[in-house]
Amino acid sequence: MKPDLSSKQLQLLDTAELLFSKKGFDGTSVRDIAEAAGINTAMISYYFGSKEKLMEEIFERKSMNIREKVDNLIKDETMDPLEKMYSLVDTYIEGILQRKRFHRILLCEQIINQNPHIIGMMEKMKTRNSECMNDLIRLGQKKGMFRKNIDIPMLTNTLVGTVSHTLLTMDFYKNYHHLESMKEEEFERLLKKKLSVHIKNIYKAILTHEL
Amino acid sequence: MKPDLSSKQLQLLDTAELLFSKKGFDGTSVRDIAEAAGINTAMISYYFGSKEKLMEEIFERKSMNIREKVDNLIKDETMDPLEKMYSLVDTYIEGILQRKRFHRILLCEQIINQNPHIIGMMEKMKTRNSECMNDLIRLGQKKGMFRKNIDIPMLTNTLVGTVSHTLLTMDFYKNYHHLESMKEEEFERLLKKKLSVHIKNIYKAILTHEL
DNA sequence: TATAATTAAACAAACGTTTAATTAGTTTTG
DNA sequence: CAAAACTAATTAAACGTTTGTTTAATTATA
Repeated sequence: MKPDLSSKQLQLLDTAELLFSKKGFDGTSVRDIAEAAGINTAMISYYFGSKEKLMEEIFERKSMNIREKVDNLIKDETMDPLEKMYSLVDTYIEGILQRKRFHRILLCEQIINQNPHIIGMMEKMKTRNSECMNDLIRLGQKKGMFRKNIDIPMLTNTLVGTVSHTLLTMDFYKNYHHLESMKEEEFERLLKKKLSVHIKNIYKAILTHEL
Repeated sequence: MKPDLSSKQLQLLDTAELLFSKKGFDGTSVRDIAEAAGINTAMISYYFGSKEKLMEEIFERKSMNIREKVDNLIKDETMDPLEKMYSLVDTYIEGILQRKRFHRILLCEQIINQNPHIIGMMEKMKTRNSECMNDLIRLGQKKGMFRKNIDIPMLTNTLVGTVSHTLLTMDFYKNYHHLESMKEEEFERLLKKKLSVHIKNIYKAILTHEL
């Protein structure tokens, strides 16, 4: 386990995350970060070694791991498979919207990042997500509650893609539907609810209905 | 109408698109582009005015417009509303996969771009997509074939998001399912087919089924 | 008094763009 | 038709900034 970070280090990480999510990694200079954080530029190299490693630290700290959650769901005997899937959907939505800034960074870096360490972390995340979805759906199929012919990767893409694209276009959505006056917190609750209902509908239909 | 571009200009645009889609706008230097295109660096400013305007030109040329297609679909009296929606879904999938590199750029720029001209083009695209989806679904509702309570923005997000996320993770998918030996062309056909079937299933369920 | 934190300054490299000179291509003119 | 004049294309070099990182000196903490 790494030693805890000082408040200045956390401040730098947080500021960097904010700026990366707005202007991208290459569009943000270490001077931008340091100035916004009110900390001397040299401290970034001093604390993290380099701008690259600062980014890696953000990934280490903000990457989502749903494995444990899914393991508990699988064990749970009070919920049926569809309820378990609903719970995963909500966990995922909640997790992404709680990490809005990081997830925006992730979306960009999936395309442009060349850092092997970060690529490795992203691959791991995708593999884990795929396996979790597999495990939960196989369970429902074994219990006879889910259909047999399910394209699990595509269904996963629909969950991740729908949430990601909602995150990506939420400002547009707000303006387009004239919700500028709505408080940020309330607007986010609205989106979460809409995502939750919508994706659960899809999952129920694809997993259990005759098509 | 703008005058046609010379072959060198087209060569620069194409090379720039390729590099932007791999390393991002800020991660690609004009020297990178010029070298990869085998053209002198100064020609970029000479032809396009600036790196920014080169990007704008890419957007002008590669942005997708489905408005005309949807207008024709609405007029068409040989298809029922669901068939029309199926046609739109396939058009969209085809359009994105035909513009893979540009769409990857678009995904990044939605997050990090600050250029008002490009922001304007992206807003326009989103507005048009929203309206097209609206028109087509309202038509189906008027004809009594689609359910009344449909969250159209979310359903749009599912189409765009699923296709985008499939595009974003297609390399991972290929490795994860050990399809490395499959030819690029064949692999793409496979993805297109899977996307088409999957999203049409979702649309049919959400638009026409009782939930 | 030793170790850690912080600073302003300096570093070389890379950035987008401009310049001024040269080459290529076209048009005008005797 | 050929020479001259003119415009467009192309080049290498230079421009002034900005980049990430390092240095060496200073301040704070233990």
